[in-house]
Amino acid sequence: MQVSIYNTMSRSVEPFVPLSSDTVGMYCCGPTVYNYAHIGNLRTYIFEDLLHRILTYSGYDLTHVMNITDVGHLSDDGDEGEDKMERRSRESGMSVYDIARMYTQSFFNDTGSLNIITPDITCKATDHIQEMIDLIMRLEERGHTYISGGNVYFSIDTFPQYGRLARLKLDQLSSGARIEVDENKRNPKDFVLWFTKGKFENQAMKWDSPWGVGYPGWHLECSAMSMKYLGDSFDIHCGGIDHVSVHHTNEIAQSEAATGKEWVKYWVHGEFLIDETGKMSKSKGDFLTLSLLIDKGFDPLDFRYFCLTGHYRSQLIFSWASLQAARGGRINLKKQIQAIRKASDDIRKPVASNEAQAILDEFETHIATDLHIPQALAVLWKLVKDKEIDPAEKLSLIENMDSIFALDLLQEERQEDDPVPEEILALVQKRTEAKKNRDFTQADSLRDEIREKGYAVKDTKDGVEITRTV
RNA sequence: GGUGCCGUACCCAAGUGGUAAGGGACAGGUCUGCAAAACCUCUAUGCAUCGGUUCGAAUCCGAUCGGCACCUCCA
Repeated sequence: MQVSIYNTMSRSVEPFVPLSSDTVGMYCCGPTVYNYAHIGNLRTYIFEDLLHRILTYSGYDLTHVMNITDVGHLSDDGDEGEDKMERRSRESGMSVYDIARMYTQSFFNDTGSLNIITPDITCKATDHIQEMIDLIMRLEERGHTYISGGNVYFSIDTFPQYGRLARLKLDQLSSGARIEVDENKRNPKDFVLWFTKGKFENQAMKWDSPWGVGYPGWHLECSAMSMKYLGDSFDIHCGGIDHVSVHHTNEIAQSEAATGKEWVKYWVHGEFLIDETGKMSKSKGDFLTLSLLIDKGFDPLDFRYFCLTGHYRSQLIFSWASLQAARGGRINLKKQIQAIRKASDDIRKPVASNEAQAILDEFETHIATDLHIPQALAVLWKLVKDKEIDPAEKLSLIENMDSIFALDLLQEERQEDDPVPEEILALVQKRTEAKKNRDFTQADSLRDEIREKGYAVKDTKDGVEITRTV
């Protein structure tokens, strides 16, 4: 199975050819743990999970690395603002380390319930300060840095290819159009590698360094940690589309300036999930979390299914109605699959028929071609509805496909554990009596009464079925 | 101001030169005392608008209108 993927560097879909024949290294920008992840963040991790699964499915020995940013994020004003972790700490009264621990835990709860495979290596920025300092020293030796106003800066004028990924036209950028330019910078696009400015006297996170006590610049951690775990050059670097112009641009500059080698072969970026008002942003205040979806009665996999219906390089518009539609689709899909299990006595047979093989080929072509998941999902529906293929063969195909979709397609849907209250049972009993006496007016009014109390009654061959509606 | 992306049915959405995937919703049918469930069937001569290229355009080119993103921290 030949995988192809869109490379932001070339702005085209390229055949995936690993640097080394037997292993693939993939680094994904992880969460900043000063707050809950919103569902826009989670869309990106779902996309990366799909890529992870497709590479594994294709037989590659994958090493997937993700960072946890628990330090050094500035809230605004370029390199001037307050650290987000610090602010959160001040607001909540918790220590910065407790904040990080709490939101890291919450992040993995979310990704776990979305069936996102935890990366092989997850690494915290605060555990890799020494690696970052070492990287700055390498840059210093090669003449890419300067010290000004107490901070160590990277000088982009020493790196002629600066901005290649984002195709920046440096002379036409209006730096400072929206923010104040840091007067310590020689070039407005220079960025901080190490802060020592005693701006925040009570800064909780600070470390000793050859340039004084301080803390690292934001971009540094990804360069230092990815190279530690994956080497000076590796295959894939993922992240959100917003990282192209600043974060990844700066990462490339400092990494390649330090090693003199090409750092990453394939740059893969996921588009945003937006709502009617546009981009989701934590800084807007209120934002949508997975817990909120769950509180509203959705299954986390409803959201995963929703993400699967759009291509990762297109913006996806979130609304409650769309999520409801995804929920309906996912539940119907599972119902159909349950029927297939029944029809085959839950026995699986390997793909043998031409029809089944054709479906499998179609599926693999779609997933291998720049993550065409929506088409792959359509193939699954085609399989489920097919009238020719042996149900036992279908089951093994579904199981195979679910290794990518990860929608728990072969598991029973969770049942409500709450017992039906006595009051409802009594009403249902009364209705059954009324029906027996062919008093349908009475039976129907009882059904209405039960519905008003939040339960639906269904008459089936095997008796009455009661389900909760609220 | 600079740069890029997008506009497909009631909603979400795939499709990037060969005659519009898929899901949800809606409607009709079978079944049922009636419902529900299940099953079956149906829903864009049309892809923002206008013009152009082509045997052929949702797909390529140009213009216009509308939306979004990036150039600040951000998935």
